[in-house]
Amino acid sequence: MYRSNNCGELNIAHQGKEVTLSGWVQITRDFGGLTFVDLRDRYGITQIVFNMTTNADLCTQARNLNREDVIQVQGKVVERSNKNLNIPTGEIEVISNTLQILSKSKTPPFTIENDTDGGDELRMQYRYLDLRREEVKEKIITRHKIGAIVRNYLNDNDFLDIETPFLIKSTPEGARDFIVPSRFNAGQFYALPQSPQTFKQLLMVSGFDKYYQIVRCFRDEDLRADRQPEFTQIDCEMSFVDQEDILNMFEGLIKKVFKDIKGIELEDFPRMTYDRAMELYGSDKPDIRFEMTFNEMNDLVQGKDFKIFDEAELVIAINAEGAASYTRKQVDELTNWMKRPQIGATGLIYARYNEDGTLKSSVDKFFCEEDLKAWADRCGAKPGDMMFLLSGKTEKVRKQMNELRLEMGTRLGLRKAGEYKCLWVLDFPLLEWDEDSGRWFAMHHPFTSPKKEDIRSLYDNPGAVRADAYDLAINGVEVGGGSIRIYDKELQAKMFERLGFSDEEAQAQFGFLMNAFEYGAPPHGGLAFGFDRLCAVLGNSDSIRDYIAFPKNNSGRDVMLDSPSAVNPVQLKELSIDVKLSK
RNA sequence: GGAUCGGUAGUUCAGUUGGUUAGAAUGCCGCCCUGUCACGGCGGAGGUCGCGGGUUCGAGUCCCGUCCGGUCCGCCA
Repeated sequence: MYRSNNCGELNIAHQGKEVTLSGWVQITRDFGGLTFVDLRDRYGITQIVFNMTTNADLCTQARNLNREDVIQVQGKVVERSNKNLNIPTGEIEVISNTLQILSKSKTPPFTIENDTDGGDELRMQYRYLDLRREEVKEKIITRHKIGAIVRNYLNDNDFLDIETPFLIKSTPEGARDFIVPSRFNAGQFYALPQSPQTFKQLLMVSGFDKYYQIVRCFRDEDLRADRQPEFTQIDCEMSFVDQEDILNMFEGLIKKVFKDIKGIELEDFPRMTYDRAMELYGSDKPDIRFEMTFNEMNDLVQGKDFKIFDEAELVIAINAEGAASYTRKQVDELTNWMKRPQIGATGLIYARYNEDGTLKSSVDKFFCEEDLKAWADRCGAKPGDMMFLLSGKTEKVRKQMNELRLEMGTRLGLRKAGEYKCLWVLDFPLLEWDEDSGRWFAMHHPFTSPKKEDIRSLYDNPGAVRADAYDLAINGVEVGGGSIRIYDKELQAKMFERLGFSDEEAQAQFGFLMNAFEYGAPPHGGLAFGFDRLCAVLGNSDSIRDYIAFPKNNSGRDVMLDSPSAVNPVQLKELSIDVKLSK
């Protein structure tokens, strides 16, 4: 027997008990005649004591232990003379009368502590050591708990967990596929799924009217702190439902997760159309923990001989409450921040509402105090506030103002960690125009149903067609999205046509789905949550990597495995593949 | 594809207009210590300043290139 108890569960009630413990040496504290060893496992830390006068050999062995050695000890639980109330086991210690080293450890390259001295790269290279650290371990455990809650909720609501294949077919729409060569079929490739989208729709045709899967998805696109090449979705689909049914079902799921994990009872999620979100926030995933919404200013600012505004398609302002104290230097710094190529603003105009009630702007040459007062009324600005204005093409200005709003929200401390605001964004456009290829693309995916009342615009005004598509944003993070699907073969064919597919192409790519729709397809729809993101949002973390046991770096590399890597020429030959790198 | 920040001891970092033998903390090693829990005290070892080239009497420091890592834009149906 390696252990009678774990290292986190013994307390004063176990006094006098003979126990066997196994674990890792967190640290030894050597006093010559007395040595303490902190023994750690997944559950906690228990202090082991070795005494030179009672057992000199054993104590000498204990003094020579290294950090992270794996040992086993046997001894009696006793009450400590000096208690440490900072840890659950701090009232007791184990006086050991054996010491067995199960496995020696080299000195680890960084300290196994919450406040580690290791940098990111090193920790990723030795991820198995990083995972021993309390805060990292807790995140992985939290992920497990969230997954369990999700499964229980969906199981209780009659959802079936059904697996779908990973080796599927490459499709031209959407993200780049990871492709896998087939040995049996020279020159042909499988693709790894970007999501199980078509399979879950086929399962609806099969009659499994509620499906879910916590499933890995793969996208060969550039990475971010919140994007990995392989990531996990909570993928769901339901039959005989409308949008309202789906929103209610999954709002319930998110509420359940927050209640069980954070002890927070979320209020009913507000809803906002995509168009409104763009007008007020310039984003389809606004952070509504704070207001600072956009105010359209065209009517107030145009026709005053200020060329920049006069020529602009849209002029918008936000009001940063309490920011009047911003110095010239701070405003300049903010302006430069907005001018970075990533944001690309050509300038930033401000109007300060001073505490004494006077107004001062960076465009005083064109606007009198009365004008500025009208601005303040429009924006709801009070003395002590600062307004910021941007102008230009609508789409670009909104995007830039979104960045500024979020930045000011952060600087003014309005994006509070521990506060959670969920928002359903509804009625996304069905299609978006792509300049480069000169055609329409599905904003969500080609299986998304247009709104009934908008279908007739599919040809004369495609950009105005709204979809029965919805996203869930929490604190400005898109944690999930979905749609009501097309289940009519004719409409699906029309959709492919609108996207520029010929009948032959549509048949070749998605014939299996359209054929299925000929055999009695139920109305259906669904949604998928980004599981990694959901975990990260719950943990107030910007990076999903923290919640993935073995994540990849910014370049899609696993620095621990040093993958991807070249493969053996014999393997390539079996696959009939010649590798010739082009620049 | 692009922008930007970084790479100096095992580790995290400092390093002045370019100028003596490149420092600190922590970790590591040795000795001492019977109540610590960030134990303490004394001593010690530890460096191709990412790599290549250039400017200079002299480069960790300036310039060019390159590799690696972080963040972001494009991209992510």
